[in-house]
Amino acid sequence: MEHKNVSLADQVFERLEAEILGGKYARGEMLTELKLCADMGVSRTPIREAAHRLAQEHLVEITTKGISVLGVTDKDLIDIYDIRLRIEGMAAALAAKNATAEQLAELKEALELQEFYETKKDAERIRYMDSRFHELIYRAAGSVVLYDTLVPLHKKAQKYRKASVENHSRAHASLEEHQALLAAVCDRDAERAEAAMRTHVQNAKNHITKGK
Amino acid sequence: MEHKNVSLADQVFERLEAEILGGKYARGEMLTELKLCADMGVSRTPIREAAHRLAQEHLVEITTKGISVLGVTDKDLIDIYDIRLRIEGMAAALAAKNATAEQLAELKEALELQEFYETKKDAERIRYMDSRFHELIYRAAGSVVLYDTLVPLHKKAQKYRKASVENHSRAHASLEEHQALLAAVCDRDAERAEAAMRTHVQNAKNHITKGK
DNA sequence: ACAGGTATAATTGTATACAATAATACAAAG
DNA sequence: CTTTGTATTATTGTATACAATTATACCTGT
Repeated sequence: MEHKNVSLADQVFERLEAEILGGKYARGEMLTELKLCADMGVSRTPIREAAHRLAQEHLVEITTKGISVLGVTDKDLIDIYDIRLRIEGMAAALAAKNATAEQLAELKEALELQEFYETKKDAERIRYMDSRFHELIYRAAGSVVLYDTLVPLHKKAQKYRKASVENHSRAHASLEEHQALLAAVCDRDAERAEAAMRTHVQNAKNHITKGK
Repeated sequence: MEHKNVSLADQVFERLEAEILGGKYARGEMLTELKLCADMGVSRTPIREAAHRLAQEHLVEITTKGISVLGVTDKDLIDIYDIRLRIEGMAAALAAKNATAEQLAELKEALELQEFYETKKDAERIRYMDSRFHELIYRAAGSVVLYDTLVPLHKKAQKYRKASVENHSRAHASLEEHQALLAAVCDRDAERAEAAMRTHVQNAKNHITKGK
């Protein structure tokens, strides 16, 4: 998002991760290192590194036959929201306590852009700013462990969130929930921030898991 | 714990991870791939793979100067317990709902062994059975996402838990808490299981973070 | 037609050679 | 003595060669 991942291995990792989370490959689809080499124009070394890092996140499985795509299932999605429901409020509360002035400014900017793109109905950028807002909260909380716990969960819900932001009424409600959350964080009101985040995640879950 | 990690890269990963979590290297200590090659008698390829996987878990940081050890700080430990306090009860509740007969049997066996080693005051084996018990709960919950979330947190608390099991009274209390938890799981009582787990994690946190 | 076995091919695992970059030491100039 | 520039060294990043294992295809015998 804002890191300087320069190595080919990092680039391959990010691209493959995005493709898998974006649904480019079906669950069970079999890739091979050589195929990915050809696709991406690099040697096996960076491909291997990326594949093994994805395997560690359980996004793929590496067997003697190749790289089997796992991706995120509907059940995974429900579990992800149940877990986020329990710990994302902690991130909000900590952010209210620990966010620096600079981090508050970044949050405000992300939120204003989200509002802007919402009026433009630009779903892809809405989704991006939504992700950015949540990642900024995770970071403002000031806990590496919590950050490392939440980021993978949030990333894995990406594909499904896309459908959500394309629904205008949900996108608007989500924006208002973010605004309420940020207001609490700016007021340094940890309890209110936690409650606002819980409400937000619960609503997102209700909307996304509808019919699943 | 029970997987078949056969590749050199997997072996190096597990060994390095255990060494870092066990406190063999100080935070900030700088390793290099070549040094690790010499230590472990393998080429750079498996070392690199292991190092990058550890970097993804934020246990090390890879720079142009080498592999910098990060490990787990006291603050990390507190955060870990705060997070576990929120989601480990979910694992217990799901285990009560979903555990198979075989998984219940494994849990019983792990608990009996923990009891046995506790009478023998064998701290290292007590710690191992304690870890095993928790991992079995995570697995019995039947959620890959929850498992992947909890296992890293649990592993990172290892070094500190060692001191805890060497305290006889805490080790005994911990055993009784495990027994209460397993009883609830066997009764398929999700609420009681969740409450028992929360109590257990809270007590462990109180004991471990004393003075931190 | 089917079963079994053998050779071939495909795939990942490992080691090493090479490239690029950055840190370090050292020397020279002011 | 300090600073600056340069050469050297140390380190990681990348590509490729080689090994080992396993899946696949094919062929042969019954």
